[in-house]
Amino acid sequence: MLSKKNSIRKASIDDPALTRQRRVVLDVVRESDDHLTAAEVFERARKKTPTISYATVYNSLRYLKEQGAISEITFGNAASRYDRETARHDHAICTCCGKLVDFDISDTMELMRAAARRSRFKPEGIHITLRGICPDCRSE
Amino acid sequence: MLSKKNSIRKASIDDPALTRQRRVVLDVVRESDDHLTAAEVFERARKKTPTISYATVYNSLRYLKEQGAISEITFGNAASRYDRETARHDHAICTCCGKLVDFDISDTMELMRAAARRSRFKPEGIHITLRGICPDCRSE
DNA sequence: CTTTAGATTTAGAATTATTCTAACTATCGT
DNA sequence: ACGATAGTTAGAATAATTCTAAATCTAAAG
Repeated sequence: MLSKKNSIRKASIDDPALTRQRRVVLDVVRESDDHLTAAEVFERARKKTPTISYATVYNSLRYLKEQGAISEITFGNAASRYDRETARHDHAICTCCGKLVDFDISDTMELMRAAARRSRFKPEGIHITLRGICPDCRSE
Repeated sequence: MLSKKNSIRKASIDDPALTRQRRVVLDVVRESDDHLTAAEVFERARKKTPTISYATVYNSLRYLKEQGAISEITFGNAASRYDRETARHDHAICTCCGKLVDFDISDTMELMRAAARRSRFKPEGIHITLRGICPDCRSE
């Protein structure tokens, strides 16, 4: 288990490259239950560090993603969203309201092998996207 | 089986809404083996109809997608690509060169049900994305 | 054959998301 | 403290896509 606070994979809390700005961006992503856009991260980061710039938010998000501390979700032509969950997982998107939720299909090894066989790619990762109607939209 | 030429799902060849420009855009997408961007479709459509505008290409692509005559693939933050294949299928993307290829996992019903169960969505469709190294990049 | 209404196309402006640039600042090792 | 390196800033630039308003086409009605 990771310690609850401040553990990120490669850049540890002691890594000098984890600057104040990057730390703030990381905290913002971690503090949110859902998947924020860069614009939302910028807004919230500004509350903590009013001088932070948009470019730094983007740079930090890229840096943190490369370090494996956060992950990026792109969907359709919409703005990227950033996710504190870095373990492999899947996404469902509501065709009615656009809501994006995480779920996890366990045991994707066989599926990945099947996909690799059919595409002739050397497999590195697999991701499942479900489109459908979310519970909220269904009950309206 | 669909007849080989000119069958699109809702807008048939006799549909007055399938204008000359839309027909040209449809032909361009159909004539390509791979997945063209809007810019590439525009370039090729211009060869057939030099006065066609960028906006019309986008409008036509949207229209044809809504009619179910073509499909749109979005991947990462890259430009959308358009695909003549409209049946359910999956995509593999090369993490080395970016190449995008189609493949098909048959029998996705059980997977879709499992995804629906875990996400609590009413399922409508499922899509699998494999990331990996394509045969060309592997042999270099 | 005109008129009209509605839909489509056009060219270019506008918008949105993201990246780039160049100057400035902070930090680290010596 | 000094210079090197890396990071931050503000704003410009870029890329993809959509919007706008005027012009054009089409089909139907008179």
